[in-house]
Amino acid sequence: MPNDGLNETAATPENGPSNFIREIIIQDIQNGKNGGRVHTRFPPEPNGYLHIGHAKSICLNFGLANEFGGKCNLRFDDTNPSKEETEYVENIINDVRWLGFDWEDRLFYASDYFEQLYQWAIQLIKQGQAYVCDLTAEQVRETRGTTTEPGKESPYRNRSVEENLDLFQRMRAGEFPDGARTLRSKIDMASPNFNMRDPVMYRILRAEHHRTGNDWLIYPMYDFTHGECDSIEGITHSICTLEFEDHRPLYDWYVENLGIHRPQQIEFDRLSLANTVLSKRKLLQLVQKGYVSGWDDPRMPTLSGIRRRGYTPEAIRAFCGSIGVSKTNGVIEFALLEHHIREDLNRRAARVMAVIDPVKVVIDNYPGGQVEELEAVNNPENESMGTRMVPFSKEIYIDRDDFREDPPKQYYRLSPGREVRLRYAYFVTCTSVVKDENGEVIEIHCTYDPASRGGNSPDGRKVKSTIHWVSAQHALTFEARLYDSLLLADAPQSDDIGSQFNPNSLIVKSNAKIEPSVKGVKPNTHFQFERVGYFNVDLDTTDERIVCNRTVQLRDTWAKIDKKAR
RNA sequence: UGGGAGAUCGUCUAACGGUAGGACAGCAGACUCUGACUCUGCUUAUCGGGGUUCGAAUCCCUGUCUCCCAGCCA
Repeated sequence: MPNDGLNETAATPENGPSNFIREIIIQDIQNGKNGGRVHTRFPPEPNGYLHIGHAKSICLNFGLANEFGGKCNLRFDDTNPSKEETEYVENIINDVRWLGFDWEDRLFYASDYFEQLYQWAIQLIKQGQAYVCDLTAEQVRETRGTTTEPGKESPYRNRSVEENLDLFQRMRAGEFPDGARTLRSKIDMASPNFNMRDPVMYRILRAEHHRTGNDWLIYPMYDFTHGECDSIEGITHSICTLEFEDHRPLYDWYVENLGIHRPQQIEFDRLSLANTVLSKRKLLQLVQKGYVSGWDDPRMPTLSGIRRRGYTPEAIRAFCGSIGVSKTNGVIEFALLEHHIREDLNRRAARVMAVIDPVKVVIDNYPGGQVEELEAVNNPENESMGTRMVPFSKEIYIDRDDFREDPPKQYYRLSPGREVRLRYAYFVTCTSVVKDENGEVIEIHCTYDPASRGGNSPDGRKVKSTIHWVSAQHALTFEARLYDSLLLADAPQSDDIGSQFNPNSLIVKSNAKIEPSVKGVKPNTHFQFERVGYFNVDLDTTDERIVCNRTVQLRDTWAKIDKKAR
C-alpha cells in the first residue's frame, strides 16, 4: 500500500447521477427478484495492470453493491495460463484496495472452479450437447462460415456420447498434443451469431497455471467459464462491457442447459479517454518497447501510473461517478479527470513555493547577511492546516515565466520598473537586468520596500501581481517531472502505438528549487506548488534527492491570454 | 449483402407523452497576497424524412451514420 500524505477514505456510495443499470436493479428489488438480493462482481483477467477504464467498472460494481446493501466479489478470470501471472494478480488486488473497495472474504478465481467446470462439460456431453472435435484451429476457422453463409458442421459432430466421454477424459489425461482436439458445444452452425456456431469449450494447452500449476492440461474457454462462475457465486447482476452483448445468448444457453442459477447480464459502454489509450495490449507495447518506464510510469492511464502521478482514489471515484453509465460509445475529455483531481487536491494539498525554471533575483537594498523567517499559510482552503515559516534573504529565485523584459499587454508580473509582491514577503521593484552573451537574462536586480514586510504595504498601494519565490541560499534543488498527454492529440489511430506517442509527454527539470520546509519529505505526498500546479513526491525520492511529478497544472488564465495573442 | 447495439449542447449525461436540465469545456464579469479557489452571467443540442397526438427527444414507419462480432484471447 502506498504511503500517501493524505488520509484516503474508503469508498462509500457516492451520490452520482442515476443510470440505467441502477434503475434495473431498483426495479428488480421492487419486484423481489433474487429475493431482493444484489450481488455483483469485478472479474479481471490477471494479464496486465488495471487502468482507469477498469476503475469505472470497479466503481460501478462495488458502488451498486454498497448502495443496495449487497455484495461484490473480486474474481480473477484466469482461464488462459499462457498470458497470466501472479505479479498481475498481486497488483490488481493492491489497486482495487487502493481505490477504496473491500471484497471481504470473497476473493475468487475461475481456477477455483476448474473441477466443477469439467464435470459440467461431462454433463453437456452426456446430454448430447457437446462433442470432441479433431479439427485443427485452421480448419475450425475455415468451417465457421461468414456473416452471410452458415458454417459447416464438423465431421466429428455426431460422435457417440461414449466416444466423446472417452476422448474428453483422455484429453485431460494428456494423451493428445496441444491443439490436437477441442471440446465443442453442439449448438447451431447456421446461427447468425458466431458465438453459437459450436463454440470451443476446452482446448489442450500445456502451460503452467499461476495457481493450479501443472494439474491441468486442458483449460476451459472464457465463454464456457464466465457465466458458470457467476452462477456458482450467486451473482444477480453480471455487469460487463458492450462487446459481450453477443455472448449473452451463449452464457444463457450454458446455464439453462446445465440447470443452474442464471445471473442477469447487463452491458454498458467501456470508458474511452481522449489522448490516451486503454487497451491492455497497447499499454503492454508501450512498456515493452520502452516508451515509458513501466506500468506505473506517471504518464500511463494505469491505476498504478496515475497514483504515482498524484491522482487520489477520491478523485478517481468522483470522476467515475460523474461520467455516467450508458450504452453509447463516447470519449471522455481528459479535462474532466483533471477537474476532479484539482477539486480534491485544492481542498487537501499543502501549499508550498517551488520554482521550476529558476532565474536569480538580487535585492540590492536588502542587507547582505540578513535572513528573515516569514509566515506562510499552508492551505487557505483549510485553516486547520496551519502556517509555516519560510526563509527570505538578499538573493532569491523566481520562475522565468514571471519576468518579461518587454511585457506584453495584460502581463502583470515583474518587468523593468514594475513593482510586484513576493508572496508572504515584500513588494519589490525591478531596477535592471544582467544578460549573458546570448542575450538571455541571467540576473534580475530589484529594490524592496521594507515597510511591506509580510506582503502588505502600509500606505495601501496595490500591485497587479503576486509571484512566488525561494531564498537562493536556503532552497533545495529538486527534479520536477512535467507531464503532458501520453498520445499526440491528432495522430491517427494505429496498431503501432509508437506512431501516436507524444515525445514531449515528459519534460524533466532537474534544477528546480523548492523551499526548505519540504526537507525529508516522503514519496506520495501531495503538494500544491503555488501558482504552478499540484505535484506528487515520486517514488524515486531519497534522503539525498527529491523528485516531484506534476499531477496537473493549475488553471492558468494568463496562459490562455498569452496563447491567444500569439 | 448476416447478427447484435447505439445516435440529445464542443464532450459526457438527464428528461420514461407535458417548460430539453446538469457537469466539464468555452466566453464575459466580480473577488483575490496563488491570473488559483470561489461567485455571477452567457453561448451552444434532440441524426434526416414522414406519421400518431391538443402536445413527441420519448410512440409508429422509413432512411442515414457509428460501434461490436468470423481466437483453440478475455
